[in-house]
Amino acid sequence: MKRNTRVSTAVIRRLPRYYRQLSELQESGVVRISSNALGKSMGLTASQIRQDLFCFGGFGQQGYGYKVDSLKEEIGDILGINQGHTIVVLGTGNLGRAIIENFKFSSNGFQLLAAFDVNERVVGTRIAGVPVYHADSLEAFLGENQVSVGLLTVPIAAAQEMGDRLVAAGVRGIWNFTNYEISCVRDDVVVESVHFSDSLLALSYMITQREDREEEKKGEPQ
Amino acid sequence: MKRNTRVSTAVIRRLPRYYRQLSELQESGVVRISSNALGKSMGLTASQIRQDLFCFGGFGQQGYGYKVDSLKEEIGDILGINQGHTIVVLGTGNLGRAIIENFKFSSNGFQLLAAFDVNERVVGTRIAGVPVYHADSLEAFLGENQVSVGLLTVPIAAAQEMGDRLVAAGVRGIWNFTNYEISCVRDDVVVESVHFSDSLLALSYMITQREDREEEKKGEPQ
DNA sequence: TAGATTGTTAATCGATTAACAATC
DNA sequence: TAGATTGTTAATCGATTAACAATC
Repeated sequence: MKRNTRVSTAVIRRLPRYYRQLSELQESGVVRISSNALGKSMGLTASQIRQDLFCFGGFGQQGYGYKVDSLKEEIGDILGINQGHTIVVLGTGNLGRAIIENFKFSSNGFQLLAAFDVNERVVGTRIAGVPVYHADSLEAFLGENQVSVGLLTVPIAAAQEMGDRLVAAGVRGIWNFTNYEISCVRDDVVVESVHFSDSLLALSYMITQREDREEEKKGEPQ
Repeated sequence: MKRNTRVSTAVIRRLPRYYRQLSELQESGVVRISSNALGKSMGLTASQIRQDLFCFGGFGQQGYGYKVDSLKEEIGDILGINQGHTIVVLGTGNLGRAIIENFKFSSNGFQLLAAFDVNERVVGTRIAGVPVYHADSLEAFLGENQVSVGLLTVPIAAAQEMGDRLVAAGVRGIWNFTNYEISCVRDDVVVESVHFSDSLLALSYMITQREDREEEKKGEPQ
């Protein structure tokens, strides 16, 4: 069954949403769901869901639908949740600290191994149990530990340099929280950015549009 | 010239990136740029850039290209940066605090007015100069102040309820940082979510794929 | 069995790319 | 003027939706 002929980014971006929705359904005790019902709950068409899943093989049962448990597990597998991925955090400022303390790395299949900083006041301490080392020892640490991803929350001025060092030391991916577009020539390394600013500006655009449209409407009658 | 016949989300998502890139170019002292050069620097085609800008009108000059300054300003206007948008933060846990202290709201055209929490230890204090009020006074505050957007960093269990209260009190948008899909029936209110988890899982998928492909390659020769 | 719902192919729609006349 | 580069329309490509036979 397995197809997997170059899955589009659109599909990849929906997979985590499926996973999240299925987790919620599972918690609510739902055992089976049809593509139709799942689509309605997520604002997608049944057709699209079946087409998406078709990229990876047949997980459903004709006349019955999908078993929530097993579909969730299948998608988790596809996402690589059981690959034993590991991660380190670069930068323990406000945001780095917040992520270390709050984000559920393990629910997403990642083990958080360590954090790095240059501030002597935090180096040597632990944040939520995670040891903080000096940035100078990054390469040594990556040499001794298999690390899949480096999370960047360093100041923007240090972003590209730290990204380069991570790549040179062999990580497979960079999770970039700085407002800088990390460039990476190596095509075996993936950069995934979370740009708060882009998100807020898109929201700003959308609310501005709605307001304009309402202004127009107000003007129309009479 | 102005066209603006229903701009696609794909275009909307690229606008902030243009804005960011143009800001960087401006800082580096670049005065003019062609769609070709801009495209190369962003990994887009010249055609796409011209097509995107065509949605809003003609900002360039034939035979010359685009003036970095004025194009940046035009895109800023389109994004609503000069609309005097305002924002409040709900939840001053680690993440809320980190965003209040670090995020440059004003660079994105937003004025951060206040934060809300239920924890008596923070209510009444200020974070980076921003007053923290009790969540009970949310409606009173929104009644007195025109607030465009509510930023949600509350615990997941409180997310939907606080979202509903924001909408009922008249915000135009919700910037959702909880790992919960806020639902909102009102079509004049926009929900924009930043799901860290979705982002990491997409990254997880991509690095897992690359690793698989390399495994295959290793097997091939011989 | 009849009804429901999938897997899968075909049709449609929308977004990206190509092309080129207009013009700075 | 000649060269460059846009604005804009047309062609292509890819993603979504529709359709339906297969089958639980």
